[in-house]
Amino acid sequence: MRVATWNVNSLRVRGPQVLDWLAANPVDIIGLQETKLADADFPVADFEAAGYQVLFSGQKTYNGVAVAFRERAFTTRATALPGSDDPQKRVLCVADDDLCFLNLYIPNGSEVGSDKYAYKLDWLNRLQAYVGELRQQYRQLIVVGDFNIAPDDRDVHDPDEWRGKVLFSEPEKQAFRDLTALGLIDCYRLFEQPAADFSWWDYRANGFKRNRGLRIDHILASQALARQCVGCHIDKAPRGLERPSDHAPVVAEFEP
DNA sequence: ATGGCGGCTGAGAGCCGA
Repeated sequence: MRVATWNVNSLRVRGPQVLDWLAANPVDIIGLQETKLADADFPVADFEAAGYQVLFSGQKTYNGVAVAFRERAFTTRATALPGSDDPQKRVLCVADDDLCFLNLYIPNGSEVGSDKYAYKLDWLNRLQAYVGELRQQYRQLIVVGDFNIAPDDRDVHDPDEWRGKVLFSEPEKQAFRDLTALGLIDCYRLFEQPAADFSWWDYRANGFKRNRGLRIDHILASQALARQCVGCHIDKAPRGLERPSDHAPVVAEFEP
């Protein structure tokens, strides 16, 4: 089983790239973020023609998450954190009898100390409780998405430049550690990885060409699944295409 | 140092992202 996560920054713009990528990289499950589409506008037929079923929770203009999958009986279990009436569509939990797949677009936080940063930390706090519940319910749990957190110095092109800033502040990194402390493993770090290997680069100032990036897109797996993980990598190729998303897909492979 | 770019809406310029 191969799974992926990709913040596409508008599925309307990136739809062809996503379908091309899936044709070349036929993963079994992919979580997409920032689709920026109302549900009525989701290109269901395009995914079905490519051999994928799709579940989604979107809104106009902002946010929006989707899960495309093959040969599974996933149904939607949640489109928000429990007890939340948040209009921002950032959560899609799908599951079948064996596996729970939680796709997240965690808030960006804008700037340390801002209202959006407080919203992000509160959101992470509520996520912690929710993932704790899922952990009890599912032996096989995968949590993917745009976390908007670089967990470690290795995940930042210039840690000293970023220290204390949003995406790399201590409370955010602590929230990431708290999630992993629930029994979730960062699949990427199970393996030896290239130095300066990132999943996001700013569009501005030639961020990608200069490799001024961050690793903020993650695939976490419960221990039972992590034991079966045989590889995890970031596919930088789509970031080099014309009109790319600012994020690259991350892929993890599991063997029974 | 501040702004870079790109997508969105709605038909401007401003919001938002990370």
